[in-house]
Amino acid sequence: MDKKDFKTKLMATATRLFAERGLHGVSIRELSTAAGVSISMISYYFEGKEGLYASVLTEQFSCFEYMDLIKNKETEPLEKIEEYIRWSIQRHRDYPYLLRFYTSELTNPTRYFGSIVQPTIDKALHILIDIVKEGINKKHFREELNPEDTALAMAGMVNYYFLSTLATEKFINHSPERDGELIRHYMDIFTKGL
Amino acid sequence: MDKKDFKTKLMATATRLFAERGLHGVSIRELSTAAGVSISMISYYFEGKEGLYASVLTEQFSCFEYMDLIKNKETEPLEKIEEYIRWSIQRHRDYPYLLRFYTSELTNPTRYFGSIVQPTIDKALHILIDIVKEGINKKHFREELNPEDTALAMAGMVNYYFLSTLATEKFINHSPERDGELIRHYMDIFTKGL
DNA sequence: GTCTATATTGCGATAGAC
DNA sequence: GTCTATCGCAATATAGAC
Repeated sequence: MDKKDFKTKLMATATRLFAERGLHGVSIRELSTAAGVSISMISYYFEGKEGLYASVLTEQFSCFEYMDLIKNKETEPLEKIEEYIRWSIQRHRDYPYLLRFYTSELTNPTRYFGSIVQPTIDKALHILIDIVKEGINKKHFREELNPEDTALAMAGMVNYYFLSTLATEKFINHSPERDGELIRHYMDIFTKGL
Repeated sequence: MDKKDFKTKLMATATRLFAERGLHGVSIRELSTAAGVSISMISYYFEGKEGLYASVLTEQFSCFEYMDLIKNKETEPLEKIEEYIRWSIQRHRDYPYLLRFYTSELTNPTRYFGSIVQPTIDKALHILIDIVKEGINKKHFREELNPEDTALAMAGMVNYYFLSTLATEKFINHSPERDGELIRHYMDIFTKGL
C-alpha cells in the first residue's frame, strides 16, 4: 500500500510537472524531489529525462485506441459523431493532462512527435473523416460538406472548450455536471445550425 | 537598410525561437547568436530573457484590438460572425507565431498570462458572445443557443484548423488559397448544420 | 551602444557505496 | 534498487573595456 513503486511514482509526478511546465520547464532534480525519489532513479528506470518524457507521452496517448471501438460500432453516422463528442469530453475528464501534451507537441514538437503523437492524431482524425463520408454517402449529411474540414471542426470545438478553460473559467462553468448539456448543444449546432 | 536596429532584430529572432521551442526551450546565448547580436544586448534592451519574452507577447497579442472594429460595425449578427471568422483566419496568416504563444500560455501559463494574455482573450470572447446574444435577441438565431458555448465553438473551429496543421498537412491542404472556401464551409455549418 | 570576459548558479548524468 | 557525491557543462546576468 504505502510502499509505492518508484517507477510508477516517477511517472505520475512527471506527467503532472511536464504537463504544467513542459519538457524544458522542469529539471529532473525538482521532479525526483517532488516524487520523493533519488535523482539517479530517472536514469535507472527511464534512461534519462527524455526517456521519462517519452514514457509519459506514450501512456497519455494510449487512450486514443478507443476510437477503433467507435469506428466499428453498428450505428448511424450521426450517432457515431455523438459518441465521439461524448468520448472526447470524457477523455478530457479522465486525462486532464493529455491536452497539454497534445497542444505542446503540435506547436513545439519534440523528437517524439513523429513516432508517438502524429500517428495517433492521424488515425483518430481519419476515423472521424470516414464517419462524415459515410454520412454523406447515406445522404444523411449535405453532399457539399468537406469531410476533412468538418472532422477538424468537430474535434476543434470540443478541444477548444477545454483548451480555453484557464482564460474562461471566470464566466463559463466548466464543471463535469454541464457535460451532458454541452454534448446536446454541440449536436444541436451540427444538426440545426445557429 | 543593412544597418538593422538591434532591438528590432532581437524581437524578430525571439518571436520565432520562443514560438518554436517555448520560453524554456531557447537560451539567450543561442538567441543572441541567431540575431547576430551580443548576449548582453538582451539585458540592455529588455532587462533579461523574461523581459524579452514579455515584449514579444505584448506585440503578438496587440492585433486583437481589431475585435473592437468588428464589435462596432453596423451589420447584422450573422455578418459579424462571418467577419470574425474571416479576420481570425487572416490573423493566423499574418501572425503565424501567435497561436504558439496563445496555446502555450493557456496550457503552461507564464507570469505574464494574467497581465497580457488573459485580458486579451477575455475581451475578444466577450465581444463574440455579445454578437451571439444580439442574434438571439433579434430572433436570427435559435433561442435555446448558449451564447458562451457557441462563441467558444466558433473560435475553436478556426483555431483548431491551424493548431492541427503539423499533424494534418499530409492530407489536408492548409494553403491560403483555400481560405475563402473554408470561411464558406464554416458559415454553412453554422447556418445549415451537417 | 556594443563587446568580451567572467561570476555564479543550476543542469543532466553517473560512479561507487550500501 | 536506492542513495550520495561529484563531474563537466551550459545557463543567465553583469562588470568593465572600448
